[in-house]
Amino acid sequence: MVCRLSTRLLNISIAGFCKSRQLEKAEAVIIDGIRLGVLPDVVTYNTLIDAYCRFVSMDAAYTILPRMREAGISPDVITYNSLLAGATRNCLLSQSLDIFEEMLQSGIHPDVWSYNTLMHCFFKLGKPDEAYRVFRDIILSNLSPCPTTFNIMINGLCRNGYMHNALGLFRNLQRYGFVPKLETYNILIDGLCKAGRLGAARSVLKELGESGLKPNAITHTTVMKRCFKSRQFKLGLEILSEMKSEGHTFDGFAYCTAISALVKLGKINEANDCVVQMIKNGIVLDLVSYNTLINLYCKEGKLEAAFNLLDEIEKRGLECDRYTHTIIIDGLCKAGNIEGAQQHLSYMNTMGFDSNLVALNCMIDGLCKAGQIDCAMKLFESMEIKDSFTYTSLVHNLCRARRFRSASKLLLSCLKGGMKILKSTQRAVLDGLSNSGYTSDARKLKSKIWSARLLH
DNA sequence: GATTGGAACG
Repeated sequence: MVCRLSTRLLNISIAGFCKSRQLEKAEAVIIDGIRLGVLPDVVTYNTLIDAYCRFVSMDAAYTILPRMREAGISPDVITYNSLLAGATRNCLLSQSLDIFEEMLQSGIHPDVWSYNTLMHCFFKLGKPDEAYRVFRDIILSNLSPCPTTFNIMINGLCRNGYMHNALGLFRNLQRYGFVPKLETYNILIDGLCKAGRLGAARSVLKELGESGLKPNAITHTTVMKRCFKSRQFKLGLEILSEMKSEGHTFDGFAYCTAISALVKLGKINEANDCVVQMIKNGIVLDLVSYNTLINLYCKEGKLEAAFNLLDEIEKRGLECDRYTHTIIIDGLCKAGNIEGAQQHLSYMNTMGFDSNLVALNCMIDGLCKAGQIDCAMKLFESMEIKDSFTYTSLVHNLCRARRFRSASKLLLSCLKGGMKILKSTQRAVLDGLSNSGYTSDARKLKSKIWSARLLH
């Protein structure tokens, strides 16, 4: 009895250190415990596995398994659920499916948490049908679905373009007496916002208020972002000041939403004020926050400050992602440092981001603006995937360089690929051809544009 | 002892 009680205390202490990311201290507590004769149990190891998944890596989490076995403790359903959640959270989705398979083969029965996570994994993989099959299995089996099951389902439907079904499920559930929590409302509001249905989002927001729940920072951030996106800047700024005056928790998400919106509005001073407040409020910067700040510094031409933050990212043990690289490449291009941008591009490629379409588009645009259209064309030809930004940038700049026949060729392959291109850019190609004497080419292009439109 | 919701690039 004494020993079991001590193990419980040991686990509480370990959970505390794990929660605050102090894994070395958690490990030290285990060693001290063993020295005093207090042995870790399955809870101890599960807590550790969860923390390693969250804060270190999946590989680190896997190293706990042999340690457990050495101590004579078998993994249980929670062990597997933690690994499953870790892999899914880190988007290692095929690994998630393997873990689920391994769980079945070890004779451990998955519970509703396992199925919830599996469902989430299928949604992340863009396989809503498979996710729905899991959902149906949960309903039809003896496992009873929990509120999280419904939240994951509604969120997954929203993210996979099934807004209508998400809303339908929500209404059906309400009919059966399901009382939505704030999370559910936030999921729906975000889905509606991302689908561009600001009006519907507002009425769900109203429903939220009427249900007696109070919107939180997540709700406000979601709506604020949508306002900025649909160019309702005044309303967005109002929500921002409302959040401040009503004393809502202003967290990293809210600050980053506001800062990047202000940068896009060209309100650089206000954006910097926000940065000062964010730092003052003790927000610990994560990669997204660094990217947001680097973008701000690039937009105001403070490349040195941007590169200082790049160093800080490394010092903190974080890794730059495709956003960081794109922001830097675009920043260097806009500052007229094409050589630097090209250097960073090859560095990005060595880091495994060689199919970063947005960064390549920035580079193409930068090369064109610097008058190196042939370089841009070469890069274009080496690209496996192109989108309408790639084409628009090149066609536009080919026109400016009066190379209308090349522009015409690219314009056509763009439209044939089913991609849109600005009407004004199309006009520039047609006018350019006619005005420089290629009247029949212009006519042919015009009819080809028509037929391409008919086909798509 | 654990699963779900909001932020960043052209």
